[in-house]
Amino acid sequence: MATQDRLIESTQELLWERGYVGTSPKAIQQRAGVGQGSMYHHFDGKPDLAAAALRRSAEEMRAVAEERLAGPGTAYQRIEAYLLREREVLRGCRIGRMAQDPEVVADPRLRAPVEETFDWLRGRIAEVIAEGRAAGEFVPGADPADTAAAVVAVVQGGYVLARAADSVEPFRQAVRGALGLLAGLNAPAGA
Amino acid sequence: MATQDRLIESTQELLWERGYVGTSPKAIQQRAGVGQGSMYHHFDGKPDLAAAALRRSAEEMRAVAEERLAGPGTAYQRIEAYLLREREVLRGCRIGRMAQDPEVVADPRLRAPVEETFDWLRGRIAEVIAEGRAAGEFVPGADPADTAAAVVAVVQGGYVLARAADSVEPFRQAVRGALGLLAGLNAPAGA
DNA sequence: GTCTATATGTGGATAGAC
DNA sequence: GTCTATCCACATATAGAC
Repeated sequence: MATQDRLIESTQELLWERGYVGTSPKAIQQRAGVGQGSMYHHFDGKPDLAAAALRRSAEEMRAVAEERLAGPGTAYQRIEAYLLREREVLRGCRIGRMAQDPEVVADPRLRAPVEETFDWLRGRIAEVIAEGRAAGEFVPGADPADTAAAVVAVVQGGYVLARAADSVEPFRQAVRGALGLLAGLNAPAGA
Repeated sequence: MATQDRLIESTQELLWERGYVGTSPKAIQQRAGVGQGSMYHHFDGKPDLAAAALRRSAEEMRAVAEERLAGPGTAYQRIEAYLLREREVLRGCRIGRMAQDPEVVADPRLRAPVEETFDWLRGRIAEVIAEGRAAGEFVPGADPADTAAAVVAVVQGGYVLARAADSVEPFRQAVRGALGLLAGLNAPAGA
C-alpha cells in the first residue's frame, strides 16, 4: 500500500481511538511504519492529514448506512436494519466522536466532513420515513425530519451511554426503545 | 471561596470545554488564580482533581434533572419538561462528553461518576414511564427501561448532532422527534 | 499553604543530508 | 521520497525555600 494510504489509515484508527487532541504525529508515523520526514513530505501537518482521514471515514460511514437504508423491506424494516446493524459499540462512532473535540469543531476543514455526514444521514432517513408515510405504512403526524434526527441521535447517544457504562447493554436498550416507539407510527393493520 | 473550591470549579469548566486530555494542570491553575505548588498541595495530581470535579458535576446534573422529573404534571409532561429544559446545547453535556475520552473510560475513578449519573438518569426516567403506565396514561407495550434509555440517548445524541452542525437546530429536531414518538404511547382519549 | 526552580518527556514541526 | 538532527513550547510533576 502507498505511504499516503498507510498514513491516512493509521490516522483514521487513531482519531477513532484517541480523538484529535489525543493523536500525535509521532503516533501516526509509528503506526504507519513511516518516518517523520516522510509524513511531512506527503502532508502539510497534522490538521491536513486529519482532514484527509476524516473525509475517508465519512465516505465509509455513508456507504455502510446506505447499504441498510437502501435495502429491501418496508420503511420500518429499513430503519430497523440500520439501527440493528452490527457495530463495535464500545469503540464509539468514528465521526460522532469528533463533534466533542473543540479543535475539530473550530476548524472548518475538520468539521465539514462531520457536519456533512450527519446532514446526509438525517436527510436520508427522513426520506425513508416520508416514503413509508406516502405508502400508507406510517400514520401521518410525526414529522419525518424530526423523527429522523431522533433516530440518528439515539444511535449517537447510545454510544455515549455504552461507553459510560463500559457495556453494550445501554446501547441495545436505547435501540429497542427507539424501535418500540417507531412501531407506534405503524398504521393500524388492515387500514 | 476556598482554594480547593476554586480549583475544582476551574477544573469542571475546563473538562467541559476541552475534555480530560485537553485540560492541563497549568490551565487549571491559571483559571483558578492559584500557583502550582498550591494545586499539588491540595490534590495528588490531575486525575485526583478531575475525579473531584466530575463527582461535583455529576451531583449538579442529577439535581437539575430531578427538578424536572419530580415536577408537576403527567408522566409525559415531566419527560417533556426534562427534554425541553433550557440547555447550552452547543457546549455539550459536561458528563456525556467524558465518555468519549479513553483516559476517562480507562480509569475507574474517573468513569464511576459518569456511569452512575447515566444509570441513575435512565432508572429515574424509567420510573416516570412506569408510573404513567400504571396510571393508565400510557398504553402498555413499550418497555420502560428501553424507552428511558432511548430518551436519554436522544439528548446525548442531540448534543453530538448540534456540535457537528454548529447549530442548535438538530438538537431541537431530535427532541421534537422524540416527543412526537412518545406521544404515540398516550392511551386513546376517553379510554 | 504557597511560591519559584528544576526535571523529563512529548507535541508538532523545520532543516538539510542522502 | 525518506532519514536523522535539531528546535521550542508545553505537559506533568518534584524539590525545597518562604
